[in-house]
Order: sequence, then structure tokens, then C-alpha cells
Amino acid sequence: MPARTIDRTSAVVEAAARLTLTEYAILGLLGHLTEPISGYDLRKVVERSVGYIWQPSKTQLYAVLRRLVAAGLASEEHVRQTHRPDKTLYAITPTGRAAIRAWLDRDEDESEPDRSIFVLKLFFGAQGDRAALVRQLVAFRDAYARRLSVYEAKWDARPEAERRPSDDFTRMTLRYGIERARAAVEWANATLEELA
Amino acid sequence: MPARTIDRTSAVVEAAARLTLTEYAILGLLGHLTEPISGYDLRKVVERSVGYIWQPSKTQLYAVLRRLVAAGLASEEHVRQTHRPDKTLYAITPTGRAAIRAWLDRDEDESEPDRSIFVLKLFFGAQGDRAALVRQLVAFRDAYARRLSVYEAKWDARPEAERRPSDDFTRMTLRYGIERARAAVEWANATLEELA
DNA sequence: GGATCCATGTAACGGGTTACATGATTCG
DNA sequence: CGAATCATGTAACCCGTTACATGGATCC
Repeated sequence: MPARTIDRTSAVVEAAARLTLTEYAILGLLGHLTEPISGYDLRKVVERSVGYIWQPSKTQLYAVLRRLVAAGLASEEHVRQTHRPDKTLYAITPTGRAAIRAWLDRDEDESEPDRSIFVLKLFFGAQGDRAALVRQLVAFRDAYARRLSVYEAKWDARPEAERRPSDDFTRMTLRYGIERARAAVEWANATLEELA
Repeated sequence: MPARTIDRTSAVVEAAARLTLTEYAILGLLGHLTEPISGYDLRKVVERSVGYIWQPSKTQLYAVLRRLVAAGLASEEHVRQTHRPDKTLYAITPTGRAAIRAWLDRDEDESEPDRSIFVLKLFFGAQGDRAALVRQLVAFRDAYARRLSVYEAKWDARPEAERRPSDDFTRMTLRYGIERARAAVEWANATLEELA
């Protein structure tokens, strides 16, 4: 938890207005899940779910979980294990739920740029070697094409009978990923032709 | 310049292999331009050109320029002014040119996720208020729609006769921005219907 | 019997953001 | 005559990344 929130004695939800994106994301995941989870397992969940939108480093994950507990937004439970390393399970608290709800309801004021290293490189293309750029453009396209097929595979993953309400939102974001990936692939192909 | 590059006595280009994205971007801009430029003006250039791909804070810009000079990748020239504050003009050096060329030619190994605060929020949509989400989705769509029209206006900006070789690359990246923005707007509209 | 899985950390480092500051000048 | 422009900076803060570490258990 950032130091600047320490002096906020009351109004925890308002203090929560100062969480990092990473903190909100992890807190949101805890709220998304139905059972307490270890940091280790949470990582895997991230990879399978929001990974394509956003991803924390391993170290960050553990650090954030502890911060959330310190802020009262999550609770922890230590579990002893005999044949495996001991672990700590984290769950969201009512305060935590209020915090994400407040975050979700709050309007964001700025729209971030679509950051991409490769596209930035392409912008400077005239200063470099054309063949190298083409090579990287191909890699760029292939990376998005791979993503695309991963997303599309997920699309039909869960059978309709087992769907939960939150799946609707998962699918919306999935569709976002699909549409944007598709746009990227098509653009890359068109640009490749232009470079040839 | 990061401290870790200090001990590299020779092979400046290789030391340059350790620059930040921000540093490469600014160096690339210096290489892109034909004349020395002040930090102040460079900011405006950023806003008008690569701004939608990537953008540094004001403070960063000035700091990076000084770092680039310290590394020998850029040169500076102090200009006294009578009716305006004095300024410093920066230009890329031959070493700097070699550095971006090396960067441009180098393959990137990782593909970053398509980070978006709002989409992350939508992923957690089930935990929040539906109306608030719809409101933000509209804002999201409108922001991209605005971008879209800005890009499209740029597309036909420069008359064909005055075009320079680097414009081809500018247009490629511009088209990327257009296609992705279009995809975002269409997705947002479809999702809005779904939420209604 | 070497690799991979489980499960979690520490330490160091640095880049980037936010807030604040300055002071003359030109525009409306 | 107040606001915006020009032009650059300092200070503080901290989030996030990278590298490194541990040690038993299971898999092939």
C-alpha cells in the first residue's frame, strides 16, 4: 500500500481510490474467484484469464497481495502442508469488495495510447534496414495470429450449461482481444505487401 | 543513462542496446527530424506524431535528452534569447544514428499485452454497477472515435508533392492506429448492444 | 538422477510520475 | 490585466522489473 494512504484513518474506500492498476487487478481477481487462492495459483489464473490485457511480474504479485492484506482489502490464511511447501491463501474482504466496486464505477479521465514497441520502430522505419523491419513485421503478425487462435479457442471453451454470469464479461473482453488481434493481423499483411 | 552502461568503455552501440524504450523513442525522433530542436518543441512534435503510440511526461523528456547527450548519442547547443527564455537545441550524433539503427534492426523477443484500463474493468464487470460500466463504455467508444477522426484527418494532410520517404512509414503507423481504433469502436458498439 | 513442479520470497535498482517552481512575454 | 506561451527544471516518491535463492516432491 502506498505510504500516502496511511494517514487516511477513515474512509477506506476513498483510500482505495489511490490503488495501483496492478492492485485493482489483483483485488478484482480475488473478487472474481469463489474460493481463497494462493499467490502461486493466482499467477496461473492470470495467465489464463486477464493475461492478454495485463500481467504482473511474479514478485509484484506476492508483494501486492501482502499490501492488500495490510490495507484490509484482502484476508490471508496460512495453510501448513506436509508434502508441499506451506502456502498462504488470500480472499477478498467486504472492504475489498467495496473498493473494486468504487473503482469500477469511477470514470477514468484519460485514455492511454496504444503502446507498441514494434509500431514505434516502424514509425522510424526510414532510419533502419528495410529487410530487418520486414522480418519483425512478420514476427509481429505471427504473434498476433497466435493470440488470435488462442482467443478463439477459448471462445467456445466452456459449455453453455455451465456458464456463470461473469462469463458474459469475460467473453466481451475476449471479443475485444479477438477484434483487435484480427485488425492487427490484417494491417500487418497489408503493410507487408506495401513494403514488398 | 543507466549506471550499468558506464563500465562499457568501447562498443557504444552495444551499450545502446540497453536504452529504454523512452530513450529510443526520443533518439528516434531526433533522427527523424532534420534540424536541432528544443525539448519544449520536441514535446509538441511528439503530440502530433507518435503521441498515440507512446508518450513521455514532460520531466522525462528533458531528463532523457540530457542522458542522451551524456552518452554521446545526441549533441546540445545552448541558444541565448533576448525576448524568450534561453533554450537548448538537441540533435542526433552519428553514434546516435548507429544506436537507433541497431535498435531498429534488432528483433524483439516478447510481445506485450494490449493493456487497457477500461477493458480490465469490463472483465470484472460482474462485480460492479452495470449502468456505470455502460457509461464508461460509451466514453471509451467516443474516445476512440475521436482518435479515429484525428487520424483520418492526418491521412490526407500533406499534399503528395511534398512527401518525404519517411512519410511512408508515418502512414503505415497511422493506418495501424486507424484500423485498431476502428476495431475498438465497432467492438464497443456491439458490446453496448449486448449490455442493453 | 536430472528436470520440473510447488510456493514464496529478498535485494537492488531505476525509470517514470506528480507536484511544485520560475519569470519574462505576448495575446485577447 | 489576467491567462496562456515560452522553456526548463528540482524533489520526492514508488511501482515494477531483474536477478538470485530455497528445498522438498514428483515425474520421466
